[in-house]
Amino acid sequence: MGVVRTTKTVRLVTQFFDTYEHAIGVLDLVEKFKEEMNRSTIYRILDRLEDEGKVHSFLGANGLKHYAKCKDCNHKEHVDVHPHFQCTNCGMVECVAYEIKIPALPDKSVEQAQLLLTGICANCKD
Amino acid sequence: MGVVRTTKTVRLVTQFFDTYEHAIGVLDLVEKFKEEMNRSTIYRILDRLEDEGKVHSFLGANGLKHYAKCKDCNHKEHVDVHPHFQCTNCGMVECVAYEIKIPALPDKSVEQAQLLLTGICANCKD
DNA sequence: ATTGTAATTGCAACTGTTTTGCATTAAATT
DNA sequence: AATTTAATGCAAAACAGTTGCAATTACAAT
Ligand SMILES: [Mn+2]
Ligand SMILES: [Mn+2]
Ligand SMILES: [Zn+2]
Ligand SMILES: [Zn+2]
Repeated sequence: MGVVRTTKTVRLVTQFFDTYEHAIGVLDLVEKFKEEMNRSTIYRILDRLEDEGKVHSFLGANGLKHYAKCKDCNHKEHVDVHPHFQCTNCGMVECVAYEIKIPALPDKSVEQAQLLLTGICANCKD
Repeated sequence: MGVVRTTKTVRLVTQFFDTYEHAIGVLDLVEKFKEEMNRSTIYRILDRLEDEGKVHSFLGANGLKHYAKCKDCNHKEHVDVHPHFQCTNCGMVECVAYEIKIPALPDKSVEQAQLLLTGICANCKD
């Protein structure tokens, strides 16, 4: 796999993330693109886009993988680490621009912190 | 289901949590008790103990459910909310006695915060 | 433009995890 | 001891994600 090919399906998923401002669960993506591509293709494309630093993933409250576009990441490193918010009413999931301060724990070296916030989103509050 | 029965299997799982100081993944529990009870029984007992406020659950880094005993919870509410730590080397998972400060987000009401810390545990550091 | 190549896809089968329906067992009440 | 019904075991189903392989297709070379 020396060259990387910009196939029709890769383009579709890329374009989706270009304009989508929230995060989306992998099953919703499978559903959304079920006419355009096979579900294994989606999983493979998401893996690839994540490797390339174009999207990042995290686990939602249900344990399902969610994806959102990255800001300044590349295939070397994901610098875009932040909490995520999930609305328990409408299911909306999004990235939160907020720096997680990793607490120091005695005798341990904490390398990563994953923070998932749940509650009611702006839309659902009214 | 008016009465609640203290069966042999419920007693076994309860006793396990009485003495186990860490958190444990559901599949490890299935494995550990595979001679004593059926898989579905474990899942049902864990649901029940969680309802009763005797154990609490959270998702590990792999998205799999983990369980640990509760301190001061009951069937009305789980007051025992805290971060968890998972060692990426040995897989050990434990509760972290540390108060999560829930960040206020504009236009949203954040009700819950789930924080998972990953890194190297005391045992694995030496 | 045509051809050669290998990266990518579709498909169907498979793996791993959790849930479910139902007949059977056994804990608690009488 | 008999009765009641909560809890269990089992096997099948549901669900999410992965894999092997043949067919397709992007794209570099000609
Ligand atoms: Mn994000
Ligand atoms: Mn805990
Ligand atoms: Zn909402
Ligand atoms: Zn360790």
